[in-house]
Amino acid sequence: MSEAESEGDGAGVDRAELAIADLSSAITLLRARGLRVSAARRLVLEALLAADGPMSAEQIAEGIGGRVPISDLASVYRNLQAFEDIGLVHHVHLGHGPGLHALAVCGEREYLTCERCGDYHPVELHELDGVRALVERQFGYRASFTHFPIVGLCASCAQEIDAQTPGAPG
Amino acid sequence: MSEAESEGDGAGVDRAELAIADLSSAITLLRARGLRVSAARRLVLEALLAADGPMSAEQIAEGIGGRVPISDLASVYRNLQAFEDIGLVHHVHLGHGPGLHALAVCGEREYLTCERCGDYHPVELHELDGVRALVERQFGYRASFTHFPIVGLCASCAQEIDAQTPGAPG
DNA sequence: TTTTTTGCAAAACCTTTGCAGTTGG
DNA sequence: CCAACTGCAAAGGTTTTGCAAAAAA
Repeated sequence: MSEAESEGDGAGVDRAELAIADLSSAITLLRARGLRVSAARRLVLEALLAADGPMSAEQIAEGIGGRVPISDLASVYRNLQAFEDIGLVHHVHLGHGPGLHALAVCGEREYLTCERCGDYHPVELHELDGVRALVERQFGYRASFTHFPIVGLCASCAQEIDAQTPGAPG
Repeated sequence: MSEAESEGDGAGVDRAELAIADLSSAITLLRARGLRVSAARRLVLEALLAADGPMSAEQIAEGIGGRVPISDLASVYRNLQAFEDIGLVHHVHLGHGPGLHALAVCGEREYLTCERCGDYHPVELHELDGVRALVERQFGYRASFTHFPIVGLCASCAQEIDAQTPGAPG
């Protein structure tokens, strides 16, 4: 990946409403919304908490890093949906593969992806406030880049393409 | 849909390299690239030319407006892929449904979609140049909104939500 | 005990692929 | 004539759904 990965394990949270950065806070939220706390759900949450980026349902179901499969794929999908319904989780589409899921509120990111090298670059929400303001001023849309990323050429790929192309670069 | 649909049937084209706004130009391009001109391909092109927006492969295969099915779905997909390979067609993902295809070069658009009402709003490429410049200055990315749209709340949905919410609107 | 949640299996959905027959150049 | 293209059928990958058994409250 790229830079922009400075805070390690949730040390710099400032805008989170509830700061759901640990299992027990997430579980409290589940109970508050009338959802039961099953082993499968706990394991999904643990996987998301341990991950350093958004995960596919399959990655979650298989368990990261060679753990035993933690629950059935269908149940993972059902639980991710339930978690999205209460705002605990959200998902992003970074290309043509499966959707990728992450805990919301704490650690929510927006994304830029490179259509050439496939790399993606997560940024903090406020980093796109300028872009958001411009879009709103121009079109009246209140944009969010949490579900679909900003797709384009990253700096190094753009440079490589400019080097290959005889015409005008910028 | 919304506004921004001012030019009816290709009357205001100015930046197209080849102006592929009619069947014969498209067919000329096919021949130039060594592709054969079959009945199925002609019908796909006709459907795209007749459409007032990007179409799903299924819509193309079934024929718009109650026409008889114009060709097999698999062939439509194969042809759309072939057309993309030569730059005649491109596709956009406006949500969770199937990809939507449109003729490129003449009439290429970028999109803003509303995550609440599902409406989408096509804009001319140059209308997003300001946003593109800002993104490039800030992140070094050369962004394009032709494949994934800018997702957000459209003006009227944002207004409705502000009206319902007791807190600060914006 | 009652309702929710699970695992398994099957299906739905969008898209791609294999193959033998047809067609365009 | 030969290579490219077609329709059909089958499979691919991702996500959803039905249902009886299991588990949470």
